[in-house]
Amino acid sequence: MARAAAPRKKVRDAEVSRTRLFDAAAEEFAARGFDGAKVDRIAERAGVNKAMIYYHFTDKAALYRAVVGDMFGSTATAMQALRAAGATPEEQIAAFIAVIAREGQSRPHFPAMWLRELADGGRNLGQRNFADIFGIISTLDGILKEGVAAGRFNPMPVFMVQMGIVGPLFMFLATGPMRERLKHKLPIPAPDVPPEKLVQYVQSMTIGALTAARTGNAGKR
Amino acid sequence: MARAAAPRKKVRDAEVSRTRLFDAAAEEFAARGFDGAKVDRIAERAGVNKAMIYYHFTDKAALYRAVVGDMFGSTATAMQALRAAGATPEEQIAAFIAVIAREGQSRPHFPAMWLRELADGGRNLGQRNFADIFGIISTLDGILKEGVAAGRFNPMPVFMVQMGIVGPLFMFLATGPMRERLKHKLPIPAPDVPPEKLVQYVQSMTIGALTAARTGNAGKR
DNA sequence: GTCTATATTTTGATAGAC
DNA sequence: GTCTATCAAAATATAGAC
Repeated sequence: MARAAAPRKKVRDAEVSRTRLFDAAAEEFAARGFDGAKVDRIAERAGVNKAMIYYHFTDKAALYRAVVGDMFGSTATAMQALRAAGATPEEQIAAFIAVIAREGQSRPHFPAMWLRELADGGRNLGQRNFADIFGIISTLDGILKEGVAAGRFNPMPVFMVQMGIVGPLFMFLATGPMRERLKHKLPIPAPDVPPEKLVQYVQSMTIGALTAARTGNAGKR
Repeated sequence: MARAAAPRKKVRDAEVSRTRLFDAAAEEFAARGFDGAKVDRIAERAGVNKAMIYYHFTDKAALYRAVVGDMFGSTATAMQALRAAGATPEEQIAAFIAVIAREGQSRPHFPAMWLRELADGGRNLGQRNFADIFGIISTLDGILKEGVAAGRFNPMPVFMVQMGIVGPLFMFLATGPMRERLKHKLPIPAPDVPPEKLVQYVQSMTIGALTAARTGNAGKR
């Protein structure tokens, strides 16, 4: 599979250029948002000529969609293996949270881009993206319903629970660089938080709220 | 205090123009972000001539800072009245959450702008803003320490707890318009969530995680 | 596939009349 | 204080050579 020997000059391999552009774009979009991201800067970060963006991806918007599509597609796919039979609702919720966290960590641009996309009201999302997102929400919805049916969870609106999971997870992950940068000038010590600890906290929060004794209903079950 | 009678032509009153610009800017910045916001659109929304932006506020960046400063300043101020003596740590946490939620609701642009600012790594924030933010975090830190000292809370990193509060609250509030827009094309019903219910959920989540039985420590106290 | 040079559009900002 | 007209600086996108 070796390429023609002695590649002259700047023959680099399209695959490499495309990947480098994609990665650079993900970073840039995450750090600056769609409008703040500059095509020139993406090319520079990638070490690839600017014109290549238009060659490999139609334009800036298409490049953005490629990055977003990858994020949601990957997460939606990861969700499919989740509803394993035999797991308790609590275990399923914990697994759901772990998957989201894992996706957010494996794609460092994911958290920040998602914060922005939410603030944007999903203006840049396409049908496909919404389908993926709905798939994720539906997975959570199924788990919640199962928990309620089993008498273990309080009934709660899915979106609220979803925001209760993604909010802490992605806000914390997205602000990692910022906290690092501000570490020295803080009024209070900010210990490093290992990812597992964050995940545990969110699991504990979520399950705690879902199983808390209902007001006026305490100690019922 | 009445103004000179019969104001001719477009004499409108500087105060009014300034306020209209401020409000329009807040909306625009929240919906599009700093780079996505266009000066022309702000002026148009405000129904005020574009040049007035530069007359009343130095430039786009200063206008942005004015809006951001107002958000954090107001919240930081509201926090000061919080550490009332006699309240249990749980009650104080609940009050802290209620204040954040109230601020986020009274300024509809706050949640989205804050999501963006976090994704930006605080690039647009000034000393003053950081001071306000640190003040808020310190308030929370004090409550947590008090709870730990009283043997009621598990020790947890402030920032993690803070993100666990602001994340769900602001993500849910910021996506209100989006959820409303998508309501009809959802695969699952999305019931309206009254603000109090959201606040209760976040309170329950947070206190649940802070008071959960420690791993390997269950049932201790 | 890659690069240079350039066209085009958008947009933040200001001068100057009223 | 307000408005019109306009400038200058980005920034996206493409033509065309190699």
